[in-house]
Amino acid sequence: MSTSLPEHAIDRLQDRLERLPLRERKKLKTRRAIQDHALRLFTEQGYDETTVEQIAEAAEISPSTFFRYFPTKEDVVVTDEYDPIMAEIFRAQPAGLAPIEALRATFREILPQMLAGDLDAVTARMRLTAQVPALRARTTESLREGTHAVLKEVIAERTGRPQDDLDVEAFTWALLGVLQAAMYAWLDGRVAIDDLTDHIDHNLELLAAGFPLC
Amino acid sequence: MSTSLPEHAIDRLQDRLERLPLRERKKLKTRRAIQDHALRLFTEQGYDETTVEQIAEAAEISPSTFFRYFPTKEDVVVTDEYDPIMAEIFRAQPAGLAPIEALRATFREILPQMLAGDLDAVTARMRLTAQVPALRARTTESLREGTHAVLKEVIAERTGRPQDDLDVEAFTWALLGVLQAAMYAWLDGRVAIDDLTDHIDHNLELLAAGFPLC
DNA sequence: CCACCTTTTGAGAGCTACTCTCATTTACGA
DNA sequence: TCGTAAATGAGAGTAGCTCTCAAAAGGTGG
Repeated sequence: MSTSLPEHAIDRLQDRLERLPLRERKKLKTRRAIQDHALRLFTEQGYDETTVEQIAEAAEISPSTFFRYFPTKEDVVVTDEYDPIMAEIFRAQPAGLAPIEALRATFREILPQMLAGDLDAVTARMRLTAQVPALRARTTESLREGTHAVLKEVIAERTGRPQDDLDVEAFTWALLGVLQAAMYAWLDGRVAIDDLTDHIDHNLELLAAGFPLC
Repeated sequence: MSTSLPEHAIDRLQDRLERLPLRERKKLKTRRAIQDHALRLFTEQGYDETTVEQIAEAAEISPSTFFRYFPTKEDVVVTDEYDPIMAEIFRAQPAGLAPIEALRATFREILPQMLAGDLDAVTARMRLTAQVPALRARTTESLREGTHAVLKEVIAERTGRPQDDLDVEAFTWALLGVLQAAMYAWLDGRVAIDDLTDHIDHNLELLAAGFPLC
């Protein structure tokens, strides 16, 4: 059961959703309503110009309830459910693969899934993240929280070094760096979404080669 | 006057400070007072637990004045004046040097200066930055706009590539990564202050070699 | 030394993100 | 159908941050 590749992890989530108890279904519905109305309002009139009160009114809930679903206003844009999926896909890669190769394969698998879900919402979130500094900073931080630990663990495993090895850590930080470079190039519109996987591939190759730029 | 090495760029700033008109001197004095009292209070009782009002009271100014000197509470910790100095020192390196070698030389020059200035303040700022998520996120964002922009510029110069070259950007992000790795290793006590320069050197070497960890 | 102009400051009102408490309502299980 | 646990709403309160306006302090020409 754990050796099969997670071909459509997102679809599985969707299926599971339907046979949930009423209470849980309502919660998910409310959560989605908040997120949809928030993204619409942010896009229409700007992030800073939209108050939580407005979002609450549009989603027909109270401001109190808003903060029960999203601890901060930023979380409405930043939160995504792809981190555990990515971790799962990463761990499912063949043990023989070098860390960088495993990373490449992971991104080749997960990117199409992300975009197949809800392209409009993904695009809106991307635009906002690129434009609003606070959101950009938070996204970076959450990328780091979600990815850095996994990278450290897997790379320590594959190199046979301890997890707090300083060289491993330097490597994972550099990895995170080139991934962020790719993300920003995408957010700024300098890399098309269709080329993102190739661009990540290219950056990882550069890293492995010690950046021969001259 | 521009070809001589900036042996003690910080000292020059200090000299310049003394023959400033009274108004400017007072401003700098107020600024420093705010920062000193803020860092002390943050260290004593925590960042979130310290209000701007408390800082203002300790520095004997009004809360209004606080926000005239620092646009946000976070800026008291995040703001530094080292980016232009770093750029200057980097540019003064021999043109024949490879980018990584130039960087290593730059850090060998600038680190002693940074630490000679006010070790306690620097350490307090680093600690807070490492511990408080909001500050970490903001520091990353300010690194992106400050240090990263400078690195991009000077490395584009040395490699003869355009500034928005994607490969240059991947490189600078990886550079920032290994520098942050060194910073966190220092903050965690895994690298002594006297070894910091050597550790940065080592990380940069690893980066240049493509991280041969196996 | 005085008068004039500019810059800096303080006081206070106001907005909004966010927290906490408590009473009310709503889904679930027996 | 009733009792329990969870979800919600209302409201008060805190703190970061903005804006305005009048008072104070620094700099300058006579």
